[in-house]
Amino acid sequence: MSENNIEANEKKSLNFIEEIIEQDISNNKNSQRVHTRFPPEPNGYLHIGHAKSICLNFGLAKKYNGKCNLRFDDTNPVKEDVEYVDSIKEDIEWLGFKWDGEYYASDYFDQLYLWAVELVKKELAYVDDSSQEEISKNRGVPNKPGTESLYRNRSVEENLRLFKGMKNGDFPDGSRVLRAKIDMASPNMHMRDPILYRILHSNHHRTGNKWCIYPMYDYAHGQSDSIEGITHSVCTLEFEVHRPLYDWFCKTLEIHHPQQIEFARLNLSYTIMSKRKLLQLVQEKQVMGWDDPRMPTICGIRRRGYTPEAIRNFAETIGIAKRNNVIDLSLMEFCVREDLNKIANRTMAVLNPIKLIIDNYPENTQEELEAVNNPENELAGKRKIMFSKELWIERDDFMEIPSKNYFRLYPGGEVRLKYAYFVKCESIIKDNEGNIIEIHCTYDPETKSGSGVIQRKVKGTIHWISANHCRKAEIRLFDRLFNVTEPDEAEEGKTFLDNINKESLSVINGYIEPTLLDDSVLTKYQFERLGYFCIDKDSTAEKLVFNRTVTLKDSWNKIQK
RNA sequence: UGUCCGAUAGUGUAAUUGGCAACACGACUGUCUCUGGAUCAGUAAAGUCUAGGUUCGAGCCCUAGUCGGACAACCA
Repeated sequence: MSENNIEANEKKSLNFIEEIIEQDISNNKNSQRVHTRFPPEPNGYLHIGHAKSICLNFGLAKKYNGKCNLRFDDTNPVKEDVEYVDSIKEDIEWLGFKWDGEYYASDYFDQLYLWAVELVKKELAYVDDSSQEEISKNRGVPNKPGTESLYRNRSVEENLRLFKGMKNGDFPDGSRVLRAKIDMASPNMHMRDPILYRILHSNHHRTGNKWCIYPMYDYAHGQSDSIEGITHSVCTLEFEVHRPLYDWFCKTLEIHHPQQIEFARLNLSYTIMSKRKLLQLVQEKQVMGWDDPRMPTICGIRRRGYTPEAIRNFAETIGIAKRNNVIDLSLMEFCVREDLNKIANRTMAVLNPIKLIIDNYPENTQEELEAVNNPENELAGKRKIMFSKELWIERDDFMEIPSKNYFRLYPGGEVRLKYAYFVKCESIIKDNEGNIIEIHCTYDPETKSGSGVIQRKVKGTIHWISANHCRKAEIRLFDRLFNVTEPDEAEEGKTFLDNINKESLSVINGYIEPTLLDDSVLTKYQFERLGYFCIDKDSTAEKLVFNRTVTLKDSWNKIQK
């Protein structure tokens, strides 16, 4: 490939934000510096949607040899907590990113206050005594101008005195606000004298009781970016309408002016992504916690067995654009499968057992067979598994009356037992109610795995567990991330809780290879044909608990039946 | 009857900035004497929301529509 082609290919993969950045670099803007930031509010745990933003912001910094800050947007103390700060840091690190500076919007409260005083002095801000209802009403509607507040033209001196009073705690919550004086007739609602400060007598998780007035997002965000020398302030599409205000503050205060760039947030099919709703699930104990494997939180997905690598690949795959979209969950599952295929050891397990007896296999005999741990990685080595007369197989792998394209076991049919022999089904035994309780087979000793060429073929291979050499395990099966039929369309009288799939967790008693016991918590396995599992952190030697990490299409439904 | 943003195979993202519409997932077909829900190979599938215009040439530029999203918290 010629150099030109390589160049062309690289250029091809640029997303629109990278294009902006490269243009800025070639124009020598910001002295060719690239500095981004990830600015979560510490009011909940990070979810897969944040992962997209994290990968973007940290990824841009890395790509252009720049920096990326972690800044907590902690301007609303009533919703925030240090618990969230800690979890956010843990999740970002787990995803594999390091921030260059750790900052808090609350670090800038003093500076923000001084700037507010400056705006008052410039007659660009005023204290408004109106009630919340009045302010809201006077703001008007998008296609009609609002009406100006009675307090809009107070003197600078009175404004300074009242704003100082607000800061000193002279007034109760909600009695007054500081507003910017911009344009009550602006077609952009955010420019109709936005609120800068509100009174909140509330303890802040970092500044304690120092402040009783707190800046609003719009007033704090751009200036925080500016203070940190951010060059490209990347955020989601809903902030697009806020950009004129972002620009207004930087321009009016004559400070470093970062460029706000918006992109479409991640929507995943069947997945609840609203922080508010996730919080509700946790508070109402619909889930075991923020890290419940059914949650779309980063820690939940982690516990489900996803790897950071897989999530980063997913973020890369879905791309960055301004168009609203819904990504299919199967794409994310593809990404884990791709990664886990390379690193997860294979093992055998039977979730829904049925007894298989080999009539022509000698009693009281056992045999050691060799199984590969990972066909995609020789270094993973091999393990010994025991074979004997009585086995457990998957109920699903036997059909009394086989359907057309059924290649597994049925009366008179022959399959390979993985790593072992061909077995042919000779008869079945049923209980009084007609349920199959035993499958009787004969095996062909000539067909031992790895023994070489064989005259005849079988179409199916099934997994199995030796009944006398296995361990019973309680297996928790989790369906996909919390399934929602209509993500945001709760019908009248219903909340989203009525629409979530509450059957997505079930406990099954299955059988597993004893080798699993040797491994530590949170090790990942691919169970033959059953998908990927992750030994949960709640496991003990007596009670193994598995989180299913990937549902291979509808295998879940089959197992359930 | 407001402002801003968007529209490209089923889904998502590209298209060297005006030059042969491509990539991934999915679907389908085939391959494989050790999972036939795996792997590997291959195939189909959009002429770019609509109508005009500029141009040798338009997914890209212009005009007017259509559809979709965001915005009226003392949340972020």
